[in-house]
Amino acid sequence: MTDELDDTTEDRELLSDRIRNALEDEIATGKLEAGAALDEQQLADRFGASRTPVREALRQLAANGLVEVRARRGVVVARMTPERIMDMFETVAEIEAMCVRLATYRMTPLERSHLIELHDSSEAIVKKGDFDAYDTFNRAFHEAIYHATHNSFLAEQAIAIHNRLMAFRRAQLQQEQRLDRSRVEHEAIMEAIAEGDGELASRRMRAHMLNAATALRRFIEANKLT
Amino acid sequence: MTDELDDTTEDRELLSDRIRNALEDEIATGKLEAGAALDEQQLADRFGASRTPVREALRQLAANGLVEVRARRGVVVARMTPERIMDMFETVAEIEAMCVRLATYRMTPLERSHLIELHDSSEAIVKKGDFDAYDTFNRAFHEAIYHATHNSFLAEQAIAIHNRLMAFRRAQLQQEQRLDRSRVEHEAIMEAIAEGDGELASRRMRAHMLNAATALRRFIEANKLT
DNA sequence: GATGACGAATTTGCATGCAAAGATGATGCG
DNA sequence: CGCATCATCTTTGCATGCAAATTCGTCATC
Repeated sequence: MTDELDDTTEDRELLSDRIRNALEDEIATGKLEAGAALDEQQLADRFGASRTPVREALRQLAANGLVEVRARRGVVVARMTPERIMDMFETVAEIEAMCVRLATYRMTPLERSHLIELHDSSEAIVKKGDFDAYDTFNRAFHEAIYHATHNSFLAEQAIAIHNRLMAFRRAQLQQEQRLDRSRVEHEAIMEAIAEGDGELASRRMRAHMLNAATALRRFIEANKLT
Repeated sequence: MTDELDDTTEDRELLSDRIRNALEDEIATGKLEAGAALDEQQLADRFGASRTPVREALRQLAANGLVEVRARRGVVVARMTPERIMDMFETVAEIEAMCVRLATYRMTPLERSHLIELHDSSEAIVKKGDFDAYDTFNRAFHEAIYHATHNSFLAEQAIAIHNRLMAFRRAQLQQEQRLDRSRVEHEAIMEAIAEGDGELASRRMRAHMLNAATALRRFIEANKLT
């Protein structure tokens, strides 16, 4: 079936952007797995478009590091070595730590109460063991912190990198217990924020992220997936 | 004159990549100033190509935030507000601080001696007051630190963000005295690295970068350039 | 003189076409 | 049976063409 994009909506958005978003999503969620070849004509057919907007979308994804263009030899979903994934996790951990430190010192009372509310809402999700809901919450939680840095450039960078790791995060979160531990770690971070101790919040955030990375590494080694 | 790209070289590289690199460079060095409209046909003529590779290049630049595509209304060089530039500087300062902390703990003796050598070489440059040479040195100095983190993903991110600020950094470095002060600050960072005190190196690096930002702000306010 | 409407001229977004590079696979040779 | 070679097929990279959207200039109106 062609034209799988929702073409009932006003097509104000550029076709190349819609294709980019769709591919971004499929890569992030793992629907398109690492190393998969992305044939231009095939994608064009699938989206009911010509190769031109598909190519533009692929170039944009390449600029963001989600796919790899091998000149004249096609485009593949960026293949990540375990080392690279760990490097990315460490980078995210450091950036998140940086963000929460800045956020602790700069957030407004309104932002603080919003974050508390968000955190409180996660209790029910953990109880239900709803992985998808927790994933959504987790994203909102971290983005709330990014924005509380009151540095929009930093927030954008953090979101971009966070997104690139999303595929792996989801796999990792499905591990048993991890949901529960994640919430406990969030709790500790919240306490540090409440006390206004940015350095402590920062260290706890780094530990939180590195715990997630460790959980993921175990998952990778157990399942032998890259 | 058309075809200003060097077409004597093997054209192994994609045309769209060559155009992207050329534009990237012109934006970074300020040759193309913020807000300038980028006409596709005009660029195509200038590079002796058709609009297709130009469009692909522009899309890639957009994905990196260097230009802004306004759907159906053309592409302009990303216009930066003074706030945004300061946000970028703060982000770079924090990332550099992070890098130097990690690098202090992880660099090999070889990397350390390379960095020392590099730093020593800057003395003569400062004495001559050679801004361009200092700019080149400065870039090498910071990149050496990025790589010494032994985290290639982080290094790539740092370089990418660093590059986006280059245009402004150059303007800032041309202020009197700044060259000298920059070297003194590097000296202090080197000392902390030599002592193996990553936290201290980190704080000094952050201060170093924020000093540069402050110098730039004064420059912007004095010259009313955005 | 400012403002708004309308038509021409650009300019963008996308489709299509074509040449060249790379992948594929059959054939011949060791 | 393995491997190199060559012809064929596929896919990419870029040019060109066309329709739709936007901008610009002109004119009429207030």
